[in-house]
Amino acid sequence: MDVGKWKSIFGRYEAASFTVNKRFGSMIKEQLQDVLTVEQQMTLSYIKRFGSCTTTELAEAFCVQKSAITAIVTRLAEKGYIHRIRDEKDRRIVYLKLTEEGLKVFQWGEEKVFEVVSPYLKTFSEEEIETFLTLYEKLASQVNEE
Amino acid sequence: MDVGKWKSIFGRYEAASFTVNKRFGSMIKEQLQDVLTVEQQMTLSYIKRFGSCTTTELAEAFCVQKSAITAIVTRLAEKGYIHRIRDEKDRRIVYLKLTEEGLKVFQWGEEKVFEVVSPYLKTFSEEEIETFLTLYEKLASQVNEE
DNA sequence: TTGAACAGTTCAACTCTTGAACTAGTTATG
DNA sequence: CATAACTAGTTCAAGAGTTGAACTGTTCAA
Repeated sequence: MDVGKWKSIFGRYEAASFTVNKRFGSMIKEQLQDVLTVEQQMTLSYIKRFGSCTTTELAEAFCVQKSAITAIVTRLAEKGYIHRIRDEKDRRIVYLKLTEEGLKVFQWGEEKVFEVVSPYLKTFSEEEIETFLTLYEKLASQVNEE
Repeated sequence: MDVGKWKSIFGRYEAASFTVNKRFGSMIKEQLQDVLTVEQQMTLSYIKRFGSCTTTELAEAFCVQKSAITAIVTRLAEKGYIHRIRDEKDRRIVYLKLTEEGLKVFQWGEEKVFEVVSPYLKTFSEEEIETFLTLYEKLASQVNEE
């Protein structure tokens, strides 16, 4: 494929991802109301998935500085959704865990996100969605190999 | 398909888009250095595509309030990348256009974004990329029908 | 034992965002 | 025609997210 062809493919990708990200982002934000921000919901989601995690892990997963995570976690802790637990053996490490309230709020938020996204996924056939996800996951795994 | 199946598909979509967005976002931000933010680059891109546009159009396309656009445009105008031109007939309307400098900076930024994204797109076969883009564009067009 | 490395936090500065209040201009209705 | 309703855009205060530098406290290896 020549350079012009790749530029055209890049342009199509850019346009599609712009639209999907902006629209979904805005609809999700609206659904989460003033309870959680999108970043806060993703933070709860990450902690939930791994049971517990550290600031450093979150910073790497979210591709931001650790101080950005500290800020988000502090706000979630103030709302009572996260516990900070120091490791007894290595006292530098702080484990982040969801509180019971945090788990409830996460599940509520996750349902809201599902309600936004799933109607659009459902417009695809089972075969289309499988093909799309397989390719999207391939892209994700390529991008993940830093 | 039952609810559990949809939840699983939703989870896969959520995970893939999280990874791709965070990783690409961070790499693009790094490439744009201190010259432009990602939002500023997207703003220049939108104006470039339509030749000129208004605050209201940008706000709709970006799914944000008009005041958010005013802030971004003000910063871009201060850097000399955008002109504000009042409509002679309806003097409420302000057209936003790229300056020569703005066009140059946009093209530089676009090339940087291309350099980040295209190596990953190139790991796919021509058929895969066509299939993926067709489905992604279908999703974008569904999401766009507000 | 001491110096390097690591985990996490604090802080100032910046961008982006909202929502309310505002200016200024246009349109529609009685 | 007058005026009320609407429209385009801006300003402002407040808050979230982000960076990068400086910091605390802890661990580990030479």
